[in-house]
Amino acid sequence: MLEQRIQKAISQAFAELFDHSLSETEISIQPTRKEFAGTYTFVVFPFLKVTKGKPEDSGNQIGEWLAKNTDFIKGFNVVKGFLNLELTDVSWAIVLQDISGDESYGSLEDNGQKVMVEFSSPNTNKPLHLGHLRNNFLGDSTARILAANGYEVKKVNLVNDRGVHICKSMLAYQKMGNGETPESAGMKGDHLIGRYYVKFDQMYKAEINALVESGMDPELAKKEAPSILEAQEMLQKWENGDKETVALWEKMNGWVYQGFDQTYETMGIKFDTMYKESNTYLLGKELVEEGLQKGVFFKKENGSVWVDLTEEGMDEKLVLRADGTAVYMTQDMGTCDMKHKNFPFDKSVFVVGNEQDYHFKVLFAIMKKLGRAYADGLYHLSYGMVDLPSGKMKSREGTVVDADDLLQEMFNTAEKHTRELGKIEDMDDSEAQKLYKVLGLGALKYFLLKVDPKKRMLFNPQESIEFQGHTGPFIQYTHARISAILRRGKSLEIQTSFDSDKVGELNTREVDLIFKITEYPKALQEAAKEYSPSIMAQYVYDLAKDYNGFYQEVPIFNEENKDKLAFRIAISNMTAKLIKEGMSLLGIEVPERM
RNA sequence: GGUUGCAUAGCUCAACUGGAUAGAGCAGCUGCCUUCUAAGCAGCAGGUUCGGGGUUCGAGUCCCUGUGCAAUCACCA
Repeated sequence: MLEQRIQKAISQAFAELFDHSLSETEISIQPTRKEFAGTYTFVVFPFLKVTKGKPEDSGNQIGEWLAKNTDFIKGFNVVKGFLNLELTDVSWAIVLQDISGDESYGSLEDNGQKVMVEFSSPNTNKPLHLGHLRNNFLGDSTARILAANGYEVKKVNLVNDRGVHICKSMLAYQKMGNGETPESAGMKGDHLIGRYYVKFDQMYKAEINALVESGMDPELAKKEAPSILEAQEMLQKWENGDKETVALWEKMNGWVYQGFDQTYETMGIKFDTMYKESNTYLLGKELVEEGLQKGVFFKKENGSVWVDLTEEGMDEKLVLRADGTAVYMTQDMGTCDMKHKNFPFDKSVFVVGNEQDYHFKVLFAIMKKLGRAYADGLYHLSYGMVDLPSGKMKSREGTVVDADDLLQEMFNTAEKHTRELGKIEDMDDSEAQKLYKVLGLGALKYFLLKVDPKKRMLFNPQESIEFQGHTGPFIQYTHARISAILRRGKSLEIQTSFDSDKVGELNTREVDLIFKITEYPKALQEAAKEYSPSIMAQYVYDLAKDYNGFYQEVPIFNEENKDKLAFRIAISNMTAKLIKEGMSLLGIEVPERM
């Protein structure tokens, strides 16, 4: 748009002034710092070899050429080697007009590529906690951002529903459950099972202590405690299809799924496909065979199978145990193939914490060695841990922040703030309840998504329930505010189209806002390229901030010029649309009133 | 110990990928609601970008080095 036109013009300027051809992509244009006049800045330093002049002189030369030979440059100034360009008011009005007329502004056309996004991936032995929330929100938002960039997206959840850790809670329930059910306990199924997982741990710890006191080595005690042996035995039974064990497993997992479904529903998160590890854990053994045949893997004396990745700068890694059973890596290799078979993706994203960086590095290297063409499209969206002010979350020390509790707290806080402000007293109850959810969830999602995924972050409970400043509700508020303007504009039957030649001189707030609006597609593409919802989060905040500045300084309905009035309504309308769209990419709804 | 990542205002985070005097929010202080929603706006104050070298017109950003923190290095997942 404007930026491309400037690049093109500068390229022409170089051709005419310096007899030098510059491709438009070489010419980088950046936003002008706000202490200088102008919107776009061209840095001339890199081209002094070509211009053969001083930075100031070259800048002036180019500026003068642009002012003379284009119709959209109002003025320019050169500070050191920075050429700051001011565009005419009319060109801004035309830009807004074009964008407003473009129904699909902001979303990109189908690019014909498929991408799979795997996230959430909970264990069925405890409820979701704060760490899962960051994972879920990131995965969901990334999927939405990729879809808006033209990908066909499939969201999948690979549930870890089997293994020794699952048997632990089963065992504890078998011993101490007394037929308790979620109904009888008045508790969500996932929380009930989580309780038995804790009970197992207590029992296990007590046994270890007893063994150590009777003189056993602590390390040995951990392996010899009766309950861990029983759990392992139970896993054997499960793998052999023992009816009673499988029935118990199905019953308890069923409860957990019901609990999870409720939490996902509350969070507004859906999946296209649910994979269960109980169906995938045997996958990958054929790949081990394939790897041996291709000479990618090798067998050690005891029969275990390994891959040598020293050439890739990594170690040797086990891919199959000596007893022929699968390890995590075996399974993940198989899952890659299965996913690609089910949905022939160009990219496959794994939203998994950064403690598994090495695992995925190895996995991707193996898939490449096995000659999988899709291996280059595998991407580990590695995110940092969420810390509490008290330090790391530890389930054993009870410092874990439970997802359901936190969500409920957010809803309560939203209700409290809203009641205090007393702006929606005429709203009916179900509508009000809906609003509290939208605000509470918006605050929480925004809080977790505004930080660069790669970085570890601190979750401060006091700050998370703050609804002012750089928060979701601030942005939601801006949307509600604009909605009020648009409602009034509609009731006054203000015309919606304007003549760009007649809007006259613009306020800098208006220029800033339109400029920001033109930056939306860039933010959207950047967010997809970096797999980073935080880029979108930051953009929407900046947009809302700019609108509030405009709102404060420019009274909309006091305007007598009909075209300018329509122009301001159009700015408002466009801003609201992009706030709504941008927030929806974060999985956050925006209200019409609040 | 090896590997990987991180270190920016009192606190939580940005900084368009090497550009100008490093920006926001929170916390603190000042103003602004008889005119479109004050969950807002405007202003003040707050910085040796962990230390030390280097690369160049220019470094928070790239390279080397030291320090501190985290993750990982299982025939666990």
